[in-house]
Amino acid sequence: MSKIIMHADLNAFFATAEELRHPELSSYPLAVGGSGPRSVISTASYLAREKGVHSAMPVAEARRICPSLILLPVDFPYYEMLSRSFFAYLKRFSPHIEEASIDEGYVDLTGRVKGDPYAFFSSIQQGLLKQIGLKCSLGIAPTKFLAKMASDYKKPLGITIIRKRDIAQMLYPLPIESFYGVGKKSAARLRLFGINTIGDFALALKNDKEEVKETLGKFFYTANEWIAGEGSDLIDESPFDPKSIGHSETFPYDTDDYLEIRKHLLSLSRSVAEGAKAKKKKGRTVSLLVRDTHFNNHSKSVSFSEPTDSFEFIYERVSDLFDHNFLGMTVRLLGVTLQNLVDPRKETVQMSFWNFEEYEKMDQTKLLVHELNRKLEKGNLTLLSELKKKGGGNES
DNA sequence: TCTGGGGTCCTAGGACCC
DNA sequence: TCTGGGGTCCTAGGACCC
Repeated sequence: MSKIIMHADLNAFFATAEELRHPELSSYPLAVGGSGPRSVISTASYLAREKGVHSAMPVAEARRICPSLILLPVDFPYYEMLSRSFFAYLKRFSPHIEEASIDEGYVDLTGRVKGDPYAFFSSIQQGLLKQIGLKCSLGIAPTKFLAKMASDYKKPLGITIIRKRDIAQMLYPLPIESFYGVGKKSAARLRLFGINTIGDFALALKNDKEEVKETLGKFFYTANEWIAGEGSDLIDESPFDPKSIGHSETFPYDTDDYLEIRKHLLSLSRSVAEGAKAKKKKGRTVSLLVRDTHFNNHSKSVSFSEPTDSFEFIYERVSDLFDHNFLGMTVRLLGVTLQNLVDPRKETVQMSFWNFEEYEKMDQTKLLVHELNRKLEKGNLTLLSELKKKGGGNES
């Protein structure tokens, strides 16, 4: 039996969030974004979109084409608070929810649609607007991919149902870049093969076109299932568990000033370490991203056996990486990321073999313990006796 | 007009181990 | 003497999404 998956997508979320607390501004074109010389628009209200303002557009250009634009700074904590209300609201209709991002989620409504479907979905949409003040587009379909495509079909305040038998009629005429997962680069390449619409794409997938397979890699097979209506309908209800924690910053002007660069590495490292501590994560890899004057990215990373959330350690690692690889370079952006994250609370499972507090005091032994832990994880339990021989091992 | 910042996932080569 | 193949980890880069 096919499921009923609903994709709910908040319309112009950040901009709407600002209009909610500044109702007097809602009759003006409004956008949320940075204020620096190199900032871009994060979200534009629909009034601003009518003037041509859109996401990722440089603020300078937005101001040029829409001089009356009201630009507000991004207030992430506020949007997160509203986002929590949004998901709490959705949970009233089903406990099976996947939070896909801050402003969109999948809901498994199988067996929960009461009465006339359109009236039912409309009441979900209207309830959100009346109770929280947020506008959303709803897409309803048997798979997550189709539901996502459906919610994109009409904005704002759209309600679109795509059944399997509607795929050709509804999706095939759409331009290739509206296919979720096909971005600018892939779209340009596909157009070279004469693939301009989702319909062209579907045909190429079905015919196993070799050049398309080469262009898309693994995604070829995923896309083939998606467009046939055989994509995943599984809701991932697990809470957000980050796989990396990073911060990056674009300089207002490109610089080769070493002290300036060091200062930024310091503050980025501090932010990353604080982020890791807040999320109770430690990482085994630190990476440095440098964007040069020509907008080319260069990354260098280093891994180590003991996970860290130490600001000093992260700062030393990225400083070394910079000194050894990019000394003298003029940079546009610097980024610091902690990856290979482990949850320190889970890390301590093996520690229960020993009295860990004792080891914390002894640096040398601490390193040994961690090295052994890593080996023990791989199943070589005989190492336990090795540790005892070297002394300091307390069974508990 | 000159292009943010937070992420995820994929690819591909090389090292290393068995 | 010449030469396997699988698995995992590390590293760099790139596409994509919100």
